[in-house]
Amino acid sequence: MEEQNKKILLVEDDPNFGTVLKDYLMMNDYDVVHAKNGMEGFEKFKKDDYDLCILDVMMPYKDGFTLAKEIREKNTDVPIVFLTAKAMKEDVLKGYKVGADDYLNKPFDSEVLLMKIKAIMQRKATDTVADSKQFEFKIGRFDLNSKLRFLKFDGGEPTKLSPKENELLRLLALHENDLMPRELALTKIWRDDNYFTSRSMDVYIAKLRKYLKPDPNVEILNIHGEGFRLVINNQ
Amino acid sequence: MEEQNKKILLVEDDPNFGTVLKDYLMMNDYDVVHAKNGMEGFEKFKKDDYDLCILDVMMPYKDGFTLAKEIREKNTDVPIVFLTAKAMKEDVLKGYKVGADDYLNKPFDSEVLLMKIKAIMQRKATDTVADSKQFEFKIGRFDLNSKLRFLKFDGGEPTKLSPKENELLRLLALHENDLMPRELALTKIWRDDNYFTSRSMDVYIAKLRKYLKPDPNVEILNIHGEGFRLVINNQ
DNA sequence: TCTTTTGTTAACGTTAGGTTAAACATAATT
DNA sequence: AATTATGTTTAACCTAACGTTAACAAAAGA
Repeated sequence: MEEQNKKILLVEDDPNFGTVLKDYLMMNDYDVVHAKNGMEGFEKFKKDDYDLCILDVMMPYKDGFTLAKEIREKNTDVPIVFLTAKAMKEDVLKGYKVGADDYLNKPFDSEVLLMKIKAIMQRKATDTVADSKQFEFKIGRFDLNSKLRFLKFDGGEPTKLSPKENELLRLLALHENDLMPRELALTKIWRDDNYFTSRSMDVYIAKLRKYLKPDPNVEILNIHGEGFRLVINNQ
Repeated sequence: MEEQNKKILLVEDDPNFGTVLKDYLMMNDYDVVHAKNGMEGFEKFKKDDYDLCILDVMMPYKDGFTLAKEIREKNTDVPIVFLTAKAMKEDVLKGYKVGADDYLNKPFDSEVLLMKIKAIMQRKATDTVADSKQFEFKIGRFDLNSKLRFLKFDGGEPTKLSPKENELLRLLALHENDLMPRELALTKIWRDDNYFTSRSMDVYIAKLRKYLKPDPNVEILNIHGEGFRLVINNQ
């Protein structure tokens, strides 16, 4: 069995620092793709699958946060680490809000970075890997392609799904016929669990139910106080 | 609604700092158990299940690393965050080696700590794939699915159960054909044992008897002054 | 008999969820 | 830069679900 190197997307506008960091990571057996700005970073992200993104916060045109948000719309799971100029508390908090896994204050120790990367990769490894790789689902007479964010009925014209619609339906599908806890969706998709995000989720459930109406054998049931259940009656 | 707070084990020998931190976390809806040293920390860890451990590194007798190692031997999954005195690189690296998820340099910003905790909890939010064994019961001609909270008769249409109905029937099923003491249900389900909760429980027993009526071989008997007994006559 | 415990039904108050529409935010287009 | 399209959150209103309590009846034990 051939151990595949982990792939890292590094987005850093400082050419010197970026190159040094890239080389250092490659020396430590990571495959690194280096983008010089936010735009390029997003292009490269769309073209490939990465195990980790390291984003500089301060970049011209498109800063690290904006990029992170775009990345999160495409992929809720990939770990993101920010490089912040100094101990800017605001930046750190903002980073976590857009779904960062960690941050590092520049200048930082390269060994510490390596350890952080290792720790993050390990966490991911213990997470349900099988789940994150699954992007296509058969839901009754529907086909959900979660990567392209569309839903087909009877193989006809696909309906486009918004990022949130897509993620929610995907989570439900992953738990097909079983309980999908409210809390899970809220922490995974909304990254926060409060009254308003909860109501927001209910709104999305309503939207999904509309989409799924054409097939009477598919329904989203509520389990009061617990969550939802995507039931597929196959007859 | 019984949204369970996340439980944190905080091991910190400085009594002032420890108390302040504990209060701050509790203000933010975490259940916190505070241990004053490594030994006590390990004792408390063994006695309960925690969602997160926050360990001070510098402690007399047993330092945070040693404690972390012991914790890891018992549990490979629980997230651990270290509090290090300052940016001691050695400490940070050592921390990651014993399986830390993150670290914080003292003094640290409390909001940043909160965000880190949130981020860590969210990662862990990935499905607690509870074994279905514990949640499925055969009760005469009924099937109880305690996770999805429904009761099926002869494999037909499932009847939805409310949380309390479900818990109560599950407790009875766990004690099948045996005494299920009143007090047990009251403390486990109602978390209080007084006249009113007791009457409330009787109301639920009545509801359950109605649900179970279709199978004459299943009944809930009362043992005066003691509790109830779910009897299943298999002929 | 008389007291305590249990059985049962109905009424009530509270919270969670379903749904729609408006407000707000952001990205895309002109 | 201004406008339009798209996505998301917030607000509002309504219904359903749930749990508690009260009230009265029946049974058990003393």
